Amino acid sequence: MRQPAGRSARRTGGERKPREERWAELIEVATQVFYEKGYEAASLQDIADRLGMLKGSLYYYIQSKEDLLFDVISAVHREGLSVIQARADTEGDPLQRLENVIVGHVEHTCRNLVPTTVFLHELSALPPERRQEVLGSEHAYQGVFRGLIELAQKEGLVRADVDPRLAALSVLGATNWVYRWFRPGGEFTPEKIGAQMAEMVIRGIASEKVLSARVAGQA
Amino acid sequence: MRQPAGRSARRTGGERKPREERWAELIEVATQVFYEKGYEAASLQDIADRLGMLKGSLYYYIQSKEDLLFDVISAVHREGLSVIQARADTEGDPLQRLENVIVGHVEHTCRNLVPTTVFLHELSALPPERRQEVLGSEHAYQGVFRGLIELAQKEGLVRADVDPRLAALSVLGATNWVYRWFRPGGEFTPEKIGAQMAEMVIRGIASEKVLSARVAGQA
DNA sequence: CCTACCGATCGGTAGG
DNA sequence: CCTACCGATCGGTAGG
Repeated sequence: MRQPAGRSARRTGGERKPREERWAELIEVATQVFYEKGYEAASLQDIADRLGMLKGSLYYYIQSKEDLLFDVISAVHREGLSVIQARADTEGDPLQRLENVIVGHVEHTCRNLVPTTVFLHELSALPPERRQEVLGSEHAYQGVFRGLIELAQKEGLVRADVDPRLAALSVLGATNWVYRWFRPGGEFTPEKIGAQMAEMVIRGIASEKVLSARVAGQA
Repeated sequence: MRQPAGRSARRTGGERKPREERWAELIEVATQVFYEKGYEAASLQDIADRLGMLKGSLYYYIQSKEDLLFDVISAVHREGLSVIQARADTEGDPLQRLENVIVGHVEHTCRNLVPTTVFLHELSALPPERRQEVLGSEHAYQGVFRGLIELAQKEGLVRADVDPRLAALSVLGATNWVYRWFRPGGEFTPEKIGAQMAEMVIRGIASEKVLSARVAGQA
């Protein structure tokens, strides 16, 4: 995040790692510890122990425990957002793109279960300003879903009585909730979950026009 | 929970309340404090202060901080479950009952936002055995949704390619997520949220048969 | 002055 | 319920 330029001094043990590598390890370990214990219950001692470092030495890398949480959360949010934005910008009608976004979001969640869990569960542990800094004042994530639904509605692909914001929040709920029950190697693969959720959602909001076209297309 | 018979010692202020009443106040205050700060970040000192009591005196009522969390969580879970079970057992076809359950669940969540938030957010702070004690080994909550979907599927009201467990988890996700964004007095009423979510879900999983009957019924 | 930490301890607070 | 505390550990910082 900030630390000084790595002007390597005399090395003592020979095992000293470059600061960028060590920083990456720190973030990885912090993510894991926050996942296992929750942010508040996790101690810097836990993290330092796993790194083979003394607790106080963490302050060479950070200024506060909160810095670690912020970093974990903003990284996974940034990645997830870029995944769904890329899929939202593909070709196809807005409903096809929404389907694509849902699948991508679910698969990203399943494949990044640990950091995603920290993001979704510990976001509330950040002070409001930093929380907003992560999410963006426009709620970028929610906006991608809502934007596609609004577009689809204007094109007559979504029923007129659907509220796009409420629909977006429903979709986000169903898909985000996956972090609470998905287990790798379990009954459901990320692909299966993504596909069924997308299907449910599209059918749930689609206009008659779209539905009859679907039936015709499948028959 | 267990505490000794109210052997009133010397009364100083003359304002001593009966222990049951005081217990209810304690649970209410604890719920609020856990809601505001999160369970781990909340201290017994916070709770004692709001009750006008010393921290150590809380141990006249409880044996551990965890007891308070367990009580808050199991109470709201029990109430919510009874709401949806009652609605699941009404008359009508399974799909109509599912709709009824969804509406009831959403409305209960919105009207009990504080304890529900503690339940959904802090369940993971309970040790596994007590967590299981609350949820039941059969996952009673999820089971109500899944059971109705399975029944509806057997009657041909739900598409054959829908996995009832995945569908139940999707519905629970969309509806539970409400605790993250619902604000009393905001744009959406509990009724509106419940109604639209139920509509989306039913259309999302219903068979062609049901959908064409719906269209005919509304026309 | 710097890097890369260490050993020790700060003021407070946790559950009990 | 209060008074008077405990063992330990919390996040964070000191000088070297």
